Amino acid sequence: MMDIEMPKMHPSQQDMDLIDILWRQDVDLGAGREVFDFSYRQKEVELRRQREEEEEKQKQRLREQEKALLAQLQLDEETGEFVPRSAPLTLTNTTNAAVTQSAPLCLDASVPPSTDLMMPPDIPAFTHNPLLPGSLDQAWMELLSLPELQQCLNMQMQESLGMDGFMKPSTEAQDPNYSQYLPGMDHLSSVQTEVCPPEYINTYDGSFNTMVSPNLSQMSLNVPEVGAEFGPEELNELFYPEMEVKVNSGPLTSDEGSTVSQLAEIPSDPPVSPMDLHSFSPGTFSSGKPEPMSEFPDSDSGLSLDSSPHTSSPGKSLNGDGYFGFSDSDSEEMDGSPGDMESDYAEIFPLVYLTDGASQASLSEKPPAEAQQMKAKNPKIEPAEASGHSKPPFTKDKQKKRFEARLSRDEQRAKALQIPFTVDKIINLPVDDFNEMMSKHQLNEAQLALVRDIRRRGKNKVAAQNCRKRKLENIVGLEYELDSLKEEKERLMKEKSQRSTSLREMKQQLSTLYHEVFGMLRDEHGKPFSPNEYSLQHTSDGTVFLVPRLKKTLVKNN
DNA sequence: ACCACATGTCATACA
DNA sequence: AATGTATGACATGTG
Repeated sequence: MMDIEMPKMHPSQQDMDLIDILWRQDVDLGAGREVFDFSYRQKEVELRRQREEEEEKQKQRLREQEKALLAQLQLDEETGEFVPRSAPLTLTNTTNAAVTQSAPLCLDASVPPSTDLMMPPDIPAFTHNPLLPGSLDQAWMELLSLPELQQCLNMQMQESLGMDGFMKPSTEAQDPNYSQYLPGMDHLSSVQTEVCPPEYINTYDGSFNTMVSPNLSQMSLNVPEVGAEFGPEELNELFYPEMEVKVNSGPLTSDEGSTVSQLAEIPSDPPVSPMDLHSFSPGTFSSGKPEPMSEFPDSDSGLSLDSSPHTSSPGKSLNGDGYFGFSDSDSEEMDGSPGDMESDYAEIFPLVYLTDGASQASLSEKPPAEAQQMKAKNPKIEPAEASGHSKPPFTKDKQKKRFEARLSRDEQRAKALQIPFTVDKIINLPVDDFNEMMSKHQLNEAQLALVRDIRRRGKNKVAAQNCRKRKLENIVGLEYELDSLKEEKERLMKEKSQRSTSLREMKQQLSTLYHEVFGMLRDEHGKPFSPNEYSLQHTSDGTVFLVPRLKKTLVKNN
């Protein structure tokens, strides 16, 4: 990969590196760039707003005190020199005005209205990186707000997309960068993808001078000051670190050497062959130095590897010396042919995975199991990690270890015992196909036992996952049922209360009616009946009788 | 260091 | 009997 010389080490460089590290960690953890950009952008915008507000106030103060200097600087701007604005003092009156106008817009849409075509909403994180010097950022905003520059950059981008032959020679060196940017726009709208990000980001590119200077000279602007603040590599890795894999942008005449060239030749399907991955992984497999793998899982019943899991015979070793150590039952299995395993490992696995459609030529040059796993398990993530652009040495080991950790124990065991099948096939093939596959290879006892164990464990693993899934679903269902029952109980309690109230009211009405009726009754002498001696009784057919209480008891007794 | 959680694995019962 | 599935229990890795 071409070393891009950074014109000067700006104080923000460390911050940029830190951002890069953090971003990579997120990517390792599976976080998408969109997620990262979004959350990070939120903070950036806020910080940016505060920074610009403070800076604006400071400029207002200093402008009064430094008129002479401001006038001088204004002259500089008129001569076409874009003075590095390391301090707000360097801003001219017109610049201040421009900043004053553009700042609120930038906080929101990130660009002045005239730059809408260039800067999608997704990009402001870059523009308003709080870690960048505020004055520099403002200068950048001013540049972008110039229609001439926008036009220039648009033409540049169009040319890079093959829509225009203009400026063809000067952009050839730029194409590799485009090839990194464009595929990463998958998450953006097509319009954004076509129009916005490439030129926007490439404005920072170190080769910006070469490309844009002719047009910039017409504008009397000295852009390199801006581009110098951002190394293209940092920008690439910060915002589009994984797009090399997705690129298939045609022939590239890159100055960055074989890495980019190989990338350009990667067929779109499959996106990355094992060989490509191998080639693009900086020092991943062919470093020739021992690769301690302390985190290698030491299964209770499986094998435990020593510090060199990626081993073959010493003569063919891809990772130096080392061998597979085994514990428990697998150690016995390995006793059968440890030497063979090491000596034949590099030869067998290409053959092994050739049966799965992998390229013999590709696989013959690298640990095919890893390549197979990369293709099978992480078709999207791994290529990015294997990219030649994922350069920072401090992240290499971590990425490598994480990648290695992605090989399951059984996959590593299968690799160790040179099982000529993929773990996926061992586990998922139907019994008949599985037996047929097994019959086509002569496996020793250890290999047969391992294959059986892999199949058993693999199926049980799926069963366990399903079991847990069902368990969770049951829990959710029970919780739902519990809520439903609570609601039902609540409803019934309300209904009970209502009926109780209704019953009480009916009893009250009945009592009133009883006394009313009883009070209207008179005996043959016209006297009312005593409630103590008589009571009203009614039958089921609605007939009402006046019953003497004594007589009633007698009737009851009868 | 401790904890909670997720996941892999084993043992066992059962289909 | 062989194979697959379900599940409790345990181990391990990770945040």
